[in-house]
Amino acid sequence: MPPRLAVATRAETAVFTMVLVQGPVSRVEIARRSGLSSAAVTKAARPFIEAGYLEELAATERTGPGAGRPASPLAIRPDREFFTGVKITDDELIGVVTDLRARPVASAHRRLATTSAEGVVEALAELVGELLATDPAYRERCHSLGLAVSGDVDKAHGMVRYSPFLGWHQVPLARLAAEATGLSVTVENDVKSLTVAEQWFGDGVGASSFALVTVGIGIGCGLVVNDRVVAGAHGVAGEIGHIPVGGDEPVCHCGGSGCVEAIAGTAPLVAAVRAVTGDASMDIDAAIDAAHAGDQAVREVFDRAGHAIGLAMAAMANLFGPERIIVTGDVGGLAAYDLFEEHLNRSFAAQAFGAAADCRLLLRPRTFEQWARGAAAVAIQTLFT
Amino acid sequence: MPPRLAVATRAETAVFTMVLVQGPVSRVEIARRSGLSSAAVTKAARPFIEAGYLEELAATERTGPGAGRPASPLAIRPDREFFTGVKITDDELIGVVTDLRARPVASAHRRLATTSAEGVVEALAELVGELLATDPAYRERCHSLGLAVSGDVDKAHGMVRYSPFLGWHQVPLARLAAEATGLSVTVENDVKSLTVAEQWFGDGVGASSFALVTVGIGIGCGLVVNDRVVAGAHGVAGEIGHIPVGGDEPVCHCGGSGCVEAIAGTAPLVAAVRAVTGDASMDIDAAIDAAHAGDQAVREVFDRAGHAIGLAMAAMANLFGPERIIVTGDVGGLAAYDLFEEHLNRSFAAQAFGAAADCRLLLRPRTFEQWARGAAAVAIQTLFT
DNA sequence: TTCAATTCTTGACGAAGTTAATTAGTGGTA
DNA sequence: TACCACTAATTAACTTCGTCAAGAATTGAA
Repeated sequence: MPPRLAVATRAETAVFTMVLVQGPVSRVEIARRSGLSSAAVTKAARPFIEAGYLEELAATERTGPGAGRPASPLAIRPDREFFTGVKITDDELIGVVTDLRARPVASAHRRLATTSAEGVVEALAELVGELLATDPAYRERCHSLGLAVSGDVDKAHGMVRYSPFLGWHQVPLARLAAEATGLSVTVENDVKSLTVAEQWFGDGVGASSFALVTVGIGIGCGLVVNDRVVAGAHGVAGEIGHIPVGGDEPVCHCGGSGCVEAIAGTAPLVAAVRAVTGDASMDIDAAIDAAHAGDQAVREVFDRAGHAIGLAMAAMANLFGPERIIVTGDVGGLAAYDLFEEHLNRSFAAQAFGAAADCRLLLRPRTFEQWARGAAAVAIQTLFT
Repeated sequence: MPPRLAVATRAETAVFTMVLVQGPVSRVEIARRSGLSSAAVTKAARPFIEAGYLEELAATERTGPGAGRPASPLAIRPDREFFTGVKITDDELIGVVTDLRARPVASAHRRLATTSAEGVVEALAELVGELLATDPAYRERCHSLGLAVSGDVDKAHGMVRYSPFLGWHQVPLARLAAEATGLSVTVENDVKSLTVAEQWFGDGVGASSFALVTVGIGIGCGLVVNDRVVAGAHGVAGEIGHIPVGGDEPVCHCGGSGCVEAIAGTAPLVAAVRAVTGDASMDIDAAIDAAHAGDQAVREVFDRAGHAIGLAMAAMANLFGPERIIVTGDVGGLAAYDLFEEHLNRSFAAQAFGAAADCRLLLRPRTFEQWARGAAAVAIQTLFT
């Protein structure tokens, strides 16, 4: 096994990431798209081929109408290196091992008995050990661990500044996890991680600006503008859930009023359904079932939620003008999406200003594992930029 | 007069823009801030000094506690080159000549008899001629003209794609204006131009992300994220005026409902004042006077407007977490700002999520001339990046 | 006056990428 | 079949940009 490799020069970054993200591409095509000379592409690609990260495919497609030497496209060798990603919630760790393309090849869960930093790191080390034990290749060729945490994360210093769900303040998570696992660790906010996964390996590929909206317990949003994830000067960004689209009516836990999340978040949604049905035992699944069964009053609750989300997305699109918006939901939100869809689309279209309405809406169910995959994607992106 | 100069290398851009934007700086300081070696700074600065764009100041400040060779800071020579900027409205051209630091040194207006592209360009040429005739130095050392137009502008191609106020579609304004004036012309959206002026020469200096909110006939917004102005994939961005903060109530001319602009824009504001006073002859100035005179019903109209603007600004801050927000108003809006201020600040603080509320709000009155200055700033930025 | 401290300059060097020429591999055609 | 036109990839010489390390400049303090 030749030694590991990381990108060094600008050309290397451009060539490697282009092959990684845009699939097999010939050298000339890379040169065209990146603006580099084809000589530079040849030089930059060589070390990656020698180290086993890239390979030449046999020429497949016809070059053109006439003739010419056929291209031998460069392709990634996905199993050259593996990455571990873990999403940390307040009661569970969800972990995956992925290949270079961030495709999961192994996964495991672990319930948390405690949310103390020490306890979580200990469980994390066990989970990572278990994951890497799945296959000798993982242990041999996995050197990076990505962690996704909700809340305010300082990625550069690997610190969790503040995580309400975990009750953490200023936890040096990257250092702790590195000591416990022996891997190089990156820590990032969970929504941003998912956004990075879309940017490089999902539906954000090719867009220099897009937004990812997550519908679930809360309503979140990751933004990519000018090819970069928006971080927020004070650690806050993407809080689409607290756009006030409801007027003065529902007061939100954030202290504001009319927040989308206070209308379309899981808790307020369930509360509203309980109110209209008079059934205080209902949970989100029961609410969804009732709506699917045709209960008109319950449907109207979901309609209002879809309306609120659509308005917030329009507000966001009016501000940034993203090329695309990817809408994802976790377990509850996903099952309910068909209930939101109609009013969401309609309200978005009505409120989007002019050409902002041209922005494509993509519905993409994402499982919990995808959040862990996002963490791995951050580790990959960190290594190759 | 030595020949004109433009930046070529990365180091030249870094050095020149740092001196231009951050005021007099010593070479070591530039090296520290930019990450370049001090040798590179010396080399990059030389051609600018020789061409008369930069000069060495006598060492002024003490270097440190001990001793050492005193620094000779580099400073811009603002009158080495001049720039013309013109804001084009539907009934008037407002033009300025500025120095390298975008400070106006001459200004002139010209009313428009027509909004046809030919007519406007003709008037523009006359206005530019008049401005440059003010001083022989302007004609000799002004080679760039910046134009600011409201609407959808394709800066790269110098095209006005669509400007509702002017009724223009696909007007190749840069080419027309270049032919008519003999200057190199840049065309940019008016709000973005003002944003660029703040970014390099105003209250945005030093912030890698900030927002500029313009309160006036409409409510507009320019965004800078990661040191770059947000353009919008479909030409739409910064439409803060069409964030729906008012619930379903006021229908907006855009087709949406609850838009800030439908509450706090000049026209709806005047309409609301007329409704509460029963005086159909009132204009915006009369409304402001009535509020200042203590008319409670009128004050409440302004309160509601301030509330709406504050909510929209909070929504924007929640989404991208700017370091600062600069609030500006034109003639009407400026005079009315004290009427908005209290409710604007209060609603912003209430709705801003967590640390997003840490974002500084700066109130900055801006005259119409400042819009023209923005156009010049775009010309400057284009030349030196 | 000598030294320490700091800024700035200089010239050799090195890294990264370009240009231009060359080699490689294909289809069409005389 | 030999050759040609065409496109892809490689190679080698060269350019450019910036760094490094040494030294010159200029001050305050011992």
